[in-house]
Amino acid sequence: MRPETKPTGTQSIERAIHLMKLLATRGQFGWGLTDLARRSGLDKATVHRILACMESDRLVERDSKAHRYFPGPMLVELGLSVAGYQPLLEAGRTTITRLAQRSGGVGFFYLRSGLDFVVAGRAETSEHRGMFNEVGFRRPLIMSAGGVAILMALPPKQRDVIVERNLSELAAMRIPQLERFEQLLARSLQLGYAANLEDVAPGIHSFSVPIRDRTGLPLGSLAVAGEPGRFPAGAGRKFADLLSLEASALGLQAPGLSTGRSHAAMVEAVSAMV
Amino acid sequence: MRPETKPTGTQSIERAIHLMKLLATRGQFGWGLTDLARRSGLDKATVHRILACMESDRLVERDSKAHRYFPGPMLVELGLSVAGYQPLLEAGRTTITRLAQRSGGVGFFYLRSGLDFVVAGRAETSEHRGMFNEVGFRRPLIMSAGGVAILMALPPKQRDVIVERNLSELAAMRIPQLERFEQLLARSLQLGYAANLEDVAPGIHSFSVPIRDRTGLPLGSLAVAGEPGRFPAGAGRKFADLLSLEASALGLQAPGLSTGRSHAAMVEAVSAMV
DNA sequence: CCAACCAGGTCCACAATATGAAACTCGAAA
DNA sequence: TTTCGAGTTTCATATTGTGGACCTGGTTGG
Repeated sequence: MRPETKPTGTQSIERAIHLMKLLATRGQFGWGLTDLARRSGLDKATVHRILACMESDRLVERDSKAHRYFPGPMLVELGLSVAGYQPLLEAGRTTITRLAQRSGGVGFFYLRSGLDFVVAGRAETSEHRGMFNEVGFRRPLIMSAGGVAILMALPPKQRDVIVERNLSELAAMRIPQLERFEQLLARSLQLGYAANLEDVAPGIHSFSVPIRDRTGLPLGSLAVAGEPGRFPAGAGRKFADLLSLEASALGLQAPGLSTGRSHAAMVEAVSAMV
Repeated sequence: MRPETKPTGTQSIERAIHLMKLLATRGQFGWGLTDLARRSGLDKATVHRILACMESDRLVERDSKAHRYFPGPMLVELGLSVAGYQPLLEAGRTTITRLAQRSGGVGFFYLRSGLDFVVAGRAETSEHRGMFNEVGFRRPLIMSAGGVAILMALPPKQRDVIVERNLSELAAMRIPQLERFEQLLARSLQLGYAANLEDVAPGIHSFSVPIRDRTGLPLGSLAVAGEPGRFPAGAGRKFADLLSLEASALGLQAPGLSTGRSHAAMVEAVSAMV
């Protein structure tokens, strides 16, 4: 079909994963079949077949009345099995709750996920409108202060590659005014902390710093956001310092590659079920 | 190859999902390639190819030194997008922490996942050995008091089907002494609460009750476990009452099918990215 | 030290599987 | 009624996924 692509031997699985990631970008709001097909570049029939398969395993949920597809509960159940993440998530949420209270804005806890960030926690003291950044949402790193904070903590070379790929992805998605994101990044690099001054959405400022693991690499970020009145550009340094303090404490929670207890004891006990 | 099976058009995706679920059963302890191949009934080459694909998307992590495969962080990131589960998980964990303190044993919070249960939370006041029930572990429902509590809350007809399938799966896994699980179920049904009296592992008693959602169906269960001295059979009723109280409060947290805010407002804002 | 063994990983000819164009159904809007 | 757009099903086709055979490298024990 496409002569340019080299066969990997796992085309359909790659497609399934890609669809799953698309579904997750908008969690609770779901997708229609046609939208998914358009966005993924796949045929409607193919998308339908793959989703049906994943639905039977509860990886996908479907509102058959409204013809909408959602990420399914099996994802949560599988996620629980990933060693070391639960304490980090809990600690992150506690932290942003505190940050929201102290700052009077909305606190965000992001995780890095490849070229994207994922909202891992959101805490607010009162209802905030106009901030469509729900837990679980996934976006290219360059699209928010939280993502830019992560970019800033990466080796410059790697950062440039990611920025490039982020921008071309956004271009493919027909997102307008990509300059504002470059501006957000440039300003942040200069200041030493991520500062979004209405670059992402009108009427919203936010500040963010990376959470570094023991190796110094960013595993995520913390951010506070709110209206420019309460979060003026001039207060950025103050918020960044507050965030940094919390972030360095969180970095110690970073999960490594699964090394729970000694294997020997375990493998004996659990593998009892050959 | 297998003339008996009807082609579904998603063979490889089903296989990938099956492997993912296997990986999750033992989270932090991982699997070797050959073990996975044996357990899944697939060829080594096939397993290897599928795992490599999932690894590139961080659905699978691999310790290339020790030749072990683990569930990857992408699962957590995707799981965050499932609407409504985070509050439930948090509430469940809070609850079992309290239960562990009051009972002096280990508190468990289980979620139902099809024919299996998944450990969603574990709380203990001191180190307990011999309980290989880590967060994320997945097992057939009939294999623990927590699972049996869920079975008890299902319509009898459905329950029988699941028990049947659980037992045949365990038989295929060469688990010995399946009678003890049937005994666990029978005793529990009679008592009205799940009571594991060394049926699962020597030296361990546990009691459990289901968490019911608004429709009365079980979404999971709560359990306390410990040595027979502190958890004698005669105290079962007392613990069951304590658990029931907590379980009914938790049931109100049950997530429904994603209905966050009104679609209209959202689709406009988020779908800005066609 | 070498041989035997086992586990992980790679290759490639083959055909079963996944594909997508087209056709169909259903509801809502014109 | 017709039109449109969405979801769903079908089916001929060749691309993709398969698994047997073959490497590679580490460990055991003769």
